[in-house]
Amino acid sequence: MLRGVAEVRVLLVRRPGGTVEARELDDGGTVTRVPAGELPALVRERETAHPRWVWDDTTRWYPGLLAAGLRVERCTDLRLGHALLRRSPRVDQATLTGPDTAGWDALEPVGAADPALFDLDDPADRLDPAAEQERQRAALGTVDQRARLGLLLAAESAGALVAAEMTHAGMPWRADVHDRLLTDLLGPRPAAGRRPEGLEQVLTAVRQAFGAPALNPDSPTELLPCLRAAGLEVTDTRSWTLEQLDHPGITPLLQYKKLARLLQANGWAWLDTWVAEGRFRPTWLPGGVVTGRWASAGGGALSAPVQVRPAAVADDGWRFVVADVAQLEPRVLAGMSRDTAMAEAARAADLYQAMVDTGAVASRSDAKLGMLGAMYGGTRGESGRMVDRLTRRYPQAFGLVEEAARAGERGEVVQTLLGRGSPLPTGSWAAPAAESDDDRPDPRERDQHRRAWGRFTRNFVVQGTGAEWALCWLAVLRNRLWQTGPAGQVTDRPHLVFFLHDEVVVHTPEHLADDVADAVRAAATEAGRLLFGSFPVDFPLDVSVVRSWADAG
DNA sequence: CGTACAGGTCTA
DNA sequence: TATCTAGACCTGTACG
Repeated sequence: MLRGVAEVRVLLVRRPGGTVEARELDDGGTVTRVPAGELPALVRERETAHPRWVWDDTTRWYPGLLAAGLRVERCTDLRLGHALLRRSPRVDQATLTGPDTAGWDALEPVGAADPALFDLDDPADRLDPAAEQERQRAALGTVDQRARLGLLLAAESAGALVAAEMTHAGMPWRADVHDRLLTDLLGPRPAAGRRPEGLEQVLTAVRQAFGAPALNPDSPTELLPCLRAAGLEVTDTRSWTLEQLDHPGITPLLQYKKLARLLQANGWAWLDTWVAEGRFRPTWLPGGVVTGRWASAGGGALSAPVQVRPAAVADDGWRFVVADVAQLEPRVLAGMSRDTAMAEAARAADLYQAMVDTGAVASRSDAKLGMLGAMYGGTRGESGRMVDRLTRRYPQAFGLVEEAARAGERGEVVQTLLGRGSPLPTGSWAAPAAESDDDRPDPRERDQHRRAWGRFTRNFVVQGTGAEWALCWLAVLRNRLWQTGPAGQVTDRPHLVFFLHDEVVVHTPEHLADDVADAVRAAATEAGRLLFGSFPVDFPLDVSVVRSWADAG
C-alpha cells in the first residue's frame, strides 16, 4: 500500500529560465525538460504509470499541481526525509553529509502566505535534489531494520501530500451559520473597534460587582489587585482558579472571559481572515512538531473550539465522516513495548475499563490517572501511587517509558518505534564538561531541568509513535478514499478535510458515506499491522456520519 | 514606534 | 493532596 513493487521514480528539478526537468531515476537517467507552464501536462501524462515523484519539497510543487486539477499517487519529499534522517540515531550521519547539508537543514516549507518566495530568491534553488536523493538512499542503506525507517519516510511523504490536499480542498465552513452563532451569544456585529452589546452588558455587571467602574478584565495586572481588594486571596486570574471562589462578581466575570475569548479567537475577525468561498483553509505542517505530530499555521486549526464547530457543515448532498481513535497513546504503548497484559486490555473498546475488569485497578479514573502519569511523568500524589501499582501489573509497558525518562535524564537521544530521534538537550545541565565555576547553576535547578527533560523524552517515545500510527492511518486512508470513487479530481471524490492528532474528518458524497466509514476503519487496522505486525493490539474508532462537525461523537 | 514576553485559553 | 506532554494565538505590557 505504501510502497509499490518495481517502483518507477521521477525526480523533478526547477531549472533557471523557468523550466522544469524530469529525470528518470531507475532507467539510466532519461531527462525531459519543459517550460514550467507545461509541468501539469507532463505530470498528468506520466502519472498513468504510477511513478513516485521525487522532489525537494512538497509545498513547492504540489499546490500548483492540485490547482491544475491533478493528484499524484505518491512522492518522496526530500526536505522531510532529510529532517528525519538527520536526527535518527539509526543513521550513520557521515553518509548524509554533503556540500549543502546546512542548506537542507535550514530549508523551510513555503505557505500560501508567502508565495513570492517561490519565484524570487528561493534558497531551495541553491540545493541539488539529485545529490540529496542519492545521499538519503545511501543513508537508509546503512540502517539496521531499514524497513521501519523506510516506512516512516514513505508515510511522512504521504502525509505531505495529504496536507497539501487538505489545504487545497478546505474545510467546508458556513460563514452565515458562524455569524448567527456569534450574534446569538454576543449580539450583532459591532462597528470596528467597538465591543459587541452582549459583551458590554456583562462587562457592566462585572464592574458593578467589584465596584470598579473602569476595570478592564482583559488586563491581569488590573484584574488581580481588583480581586484581592474584594477579599479574594488569589495569585492568578485563570478561570479554573476563579471557579473555586464565592463572590457575586465571579459568575459575570467567568461569563465575560468566555465571551471575550470567543470574540478574540473565533469572532468576526477570524471569519474575515480565514474563511473564504465557504472554506476554512489552514496550512498544515507535517513533521512540524519534534515528536512528529503536525503543526499548523493560520486560523488556529489545532485548537478549533468545540463552540464553533456547528459552522462546519458539509455541502448539499455531502456528509462528514468524523472518526477518532479511543485512547490512542496507551494502545501504542502496549504495542511498542509488546506488553501482552496491556495489549489484552487494549482489545476492549474502553482500555481503561478493561484495566478495571482484569483487576489491575479499582476504578476507571484510577486507570486513566495511572496511564497519564506513566506517559507524562506524573510522580507525585495519586498519579504517582497509581504508576507504582501499574508498573507491577504492566512491567513491559511502564518499563519502556521509565527507561526513556532515564535516558533523557542522562542527556541521551531516544527514538520512536519507526526511528524518529529526539533532539539533544541544550540546557547547561546536559554539558557537564563545559561547567565552569562562575555561572554554575544551582544544583536543585539543574536537577529540575534534568527531570523536566526526562518527562519530555518519556512522552516523546509514546507521542511520537502515536503520531506514526496516525500518519500510517492517514496514508492508507488517502489511497482508499481515492479508490472509493467516483472519477474526478480530489474534491470530486471523498477527501480528507481535517486532521488533529488522532481524529480525521472526511468530506464525502452522501451515498458513499458508509463506504468511507468502512475505509476509515480498515485503514486503522492496516496502520496497526504496519507498525506492530501480528502483535495483537486493536485501535477501535468512534465513527460518525454527520452533516455538521458539531454533531459527531 | 516595533518587538518580545507573560498570562491566559483553546486543542489532543 | 497542584500544576505532568505537545501545540496556536490573542491581548496587555515592558523594553529598547
